[in-house]
Amino acid sequence: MRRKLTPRGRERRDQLMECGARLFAERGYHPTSVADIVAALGVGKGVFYWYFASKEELLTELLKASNHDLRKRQQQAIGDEADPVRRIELGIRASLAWFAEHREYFAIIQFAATDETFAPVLARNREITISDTIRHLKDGIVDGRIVDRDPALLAHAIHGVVAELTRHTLIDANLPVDEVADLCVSFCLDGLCG
Amino acid sequence: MRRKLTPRGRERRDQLMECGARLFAERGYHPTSVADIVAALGVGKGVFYWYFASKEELLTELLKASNHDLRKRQQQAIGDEADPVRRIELGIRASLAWFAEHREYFAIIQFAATDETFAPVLARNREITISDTIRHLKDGIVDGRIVDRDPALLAHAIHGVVAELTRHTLIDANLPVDEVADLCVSFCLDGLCG
DNA sequence: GCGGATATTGACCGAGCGGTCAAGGGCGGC
DNA sequence: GCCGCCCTTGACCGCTCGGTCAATATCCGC
Repeated sequence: MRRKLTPRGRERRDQLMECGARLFAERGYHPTSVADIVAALGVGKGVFYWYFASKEELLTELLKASNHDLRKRQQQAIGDEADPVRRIELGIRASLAWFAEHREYFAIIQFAATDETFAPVLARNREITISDTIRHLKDGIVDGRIVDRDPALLAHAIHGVVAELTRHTLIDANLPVDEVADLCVSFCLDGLCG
Repeated sequence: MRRKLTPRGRERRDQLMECGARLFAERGYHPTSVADIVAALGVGKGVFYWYFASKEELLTELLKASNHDLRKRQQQAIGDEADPVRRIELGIRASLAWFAEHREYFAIIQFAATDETFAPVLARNREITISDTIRHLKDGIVDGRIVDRDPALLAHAIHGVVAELTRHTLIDANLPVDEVADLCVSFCLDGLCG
């Protein structure tokens, strides 16, 4: 495993992460071997273990990096918007847009959630995202704009809609992201009968 | 692999499926070896391959059986209810109740969705469930009781809420299923602002 | 152009995997 | 009692995997 990183080294590391993400998404984590990853890059096996202590560490790093990036995107989208309902809407749209641009991460995250080795990292990521949403929900409940129900459950409900519609647009790839986002927002705000 | 099945054989097969389901749910599919499964039952390895052609077949059978059971539960719950909105509600409640009783299957299904070998089976199962929901939604749209939007997307949105709230109640196990179901239904019908 | 840190190679290793199979037990019918 | 089928055993096989390492290349400050 590496100690310091020169620019050249940083680039290699990024290549490995990108390549690993692609293969994990396509074939799954376990069926993808370290040999597959280095072969796809056309380098020796030692390169991998110069930058990562283990295959496990690569996935963990991918999960951390992707969550960091998604969260940054959400925060940028929300900015200093004051209306809590609108903050939720902007967060939803940012999430859908991010996944549309980083399709490979959906499968990776979904797998990680099912493996006891990575579930803790995933659970922590999710906790952070959910607690963001909960804050907005509570503001909305105080304002009387949002129905007075357990904010944690509501946050999970929203998260579920976003996740499933993301998954669906990944498969039915021709769906325009904006339209899906519109429906997602209106479903969460007004429900089926609104 | 077996040819015919005596009562004794059927019992063994059920034991293997139950045991496999438990271990796949706890540790994941790939990390669970066939040796683990037969060891947990205290039998020789050959027993497994007498009843299943491969480890893969066991998981496929688990997915088929669980989906069949869940669907039966939904249909029983809905019965001959005429109101489409109420049919959707009954379906949601049946799903949450079924998963509460078969917690081990959630992780298995979620994993299977990420593995290219099993995704087809999963996709087919999901398609069936979604098309059921779509039928109810269309009825509701014609009646003017449900907002006139793409029924397929709406069905996926509902499915997402159910899935995520299921996942959450599995982790936070003390949540009363009925209350979660109440929130799930009211969220889907009325949204956040209803 | 030398010295040391960074980066790369690929043969090699032990472990564990999914899957096979020759052999034998148990049990029902006759 | 004995035949024949259902069921079980567990040693064994070929293979792939994650991971190691001594040797070597590349690069940069001096």
